[in-house]
Amino acid sequence: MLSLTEENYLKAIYHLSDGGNRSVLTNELAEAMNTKAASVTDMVKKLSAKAVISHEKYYGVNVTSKGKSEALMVIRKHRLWETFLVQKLGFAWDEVHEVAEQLEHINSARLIEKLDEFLGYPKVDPHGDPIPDNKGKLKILPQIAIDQLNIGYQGKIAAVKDSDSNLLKYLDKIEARPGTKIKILGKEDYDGSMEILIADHRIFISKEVSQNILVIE
Amino acid sequence: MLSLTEENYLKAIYHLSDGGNRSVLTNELAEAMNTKAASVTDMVKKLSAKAVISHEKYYGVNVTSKGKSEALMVIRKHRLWETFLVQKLGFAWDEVHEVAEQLEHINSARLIEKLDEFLGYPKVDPHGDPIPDNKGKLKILPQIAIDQLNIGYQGKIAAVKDSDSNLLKYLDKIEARPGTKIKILGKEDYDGSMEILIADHRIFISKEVSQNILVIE
DNA sequence: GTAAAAATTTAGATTAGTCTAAAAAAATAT
DNA sequence: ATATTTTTTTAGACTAATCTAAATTTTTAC
Ligand SMILES: [Mn+2]
Ligand SMILES: [Mn+2]
Ligand SMILES: [Mn+2]
Ligand SMILES: [Mn+2]
Repeated sequence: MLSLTEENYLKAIYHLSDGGNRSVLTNELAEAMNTKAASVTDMVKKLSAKAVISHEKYYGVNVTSKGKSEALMVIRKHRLWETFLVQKLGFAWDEVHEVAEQLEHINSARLIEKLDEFLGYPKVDPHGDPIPDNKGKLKILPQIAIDQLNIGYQGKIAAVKDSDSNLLKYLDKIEARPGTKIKILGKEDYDGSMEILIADHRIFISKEVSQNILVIE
Repeated sequence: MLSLTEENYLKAIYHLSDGGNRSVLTNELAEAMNTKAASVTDMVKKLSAKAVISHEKYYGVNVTSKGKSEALMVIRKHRLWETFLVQKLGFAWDEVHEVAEQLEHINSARLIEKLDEFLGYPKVDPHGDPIPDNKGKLKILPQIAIDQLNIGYQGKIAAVKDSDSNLLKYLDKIEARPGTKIKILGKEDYDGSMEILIADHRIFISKEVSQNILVIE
């Protein structure tokens, strides 16, 4: 049984480690959690004692398989709640993250199963991020940001990075949402900006924006 | 801004004081909160400092008007969430309390307004308890338990006491739900047990049960 | 291959919420 | 009107989560 704070640390470790693929250093975790390195060291000891991470002193932490599935449960709850807020309560997709940060810690297996059912077993959240199943399995979709692609590419938006609320507002304005058709019309070598065809209108976007729009493959 | 624990204490004080009509003693609060009197004294100091209660040493606490409206906001959230769980997620009415105890502490004015709208602005929760409005006003319905009434009374169930999950299961089985028609057919002086007509079938109930079924007036 | 710099851990404090044991105040019983 | 009992408060201690400052370890730079 993890405390709310421990769940937040574990989730951050899971994300920073790319789902358990690399170790996470004390300072990056401190930065991500908005705490000090000393606090991280303390918490790392607690999480190690609970066997959700392993810690090699001075060399960072790794999530264990137990930790991975506990992290995925929190992420499952987060994404199901975000889906609920957008689809049922009419929240905009840039308004859901803060609330989901709270709701993800509500402890009731029955609640999450019922919520999942109520939402029709969604596969992805409003930002296109995959929702782990009730066994803690996450289907990782091979995604690539469009700044990596060239003129002529066409496909459908799979997901957008959901880190920043202002970015999400902008993406919504230009209709860059999961499921929307997108085609790369031009690409400026100098600054990486792009001209794209999106939902049947042409617009220019900066490289910064193009790094946040993901397509399949 | 109150912490989760402070909200729980304040809500308990509000309920124990019958909505602010009498003072609450340290020991009853300790009993209700499953803590020790010493812990209550500490918390009472914090809540006094935040001006949601007033405390006269050795003579108990009273909720201030600020405290009353903060308590009502927590109760509003609790009852809206209970309504959501029953009406939208298909929970039984005896399964919602624990989860609502957690959900009532989610902090988002927008969430509660949207939830209220989504539920169609319900006036009462699944147990018939009134839901405070978004201004913190509670419409107190004049209710009376049927053990106080006599043979021949007929009316509709307004609410049931929601304290015990097993009681709720039993009430559900005999169809004693808010809105159901009820008539008192007989009453035994010896033990206070009753024969009632409920949803068109006759049953016998003990005095203990009759004290938990409320009608208007 | 040392010395300086950077990262990490430890030491010692602080705050919220809790406890037990002891002291103080109020209620009650003779 | 005292003495006893009950209730409440205070004193001192504990855990979780945090901090600052100091010590330690690793990394980097010459
Ligand atoms: Mn998301
Ligand atoms: Mn309840
Ligand atoms: Mn609560
Ligand atoms: Mn209720």
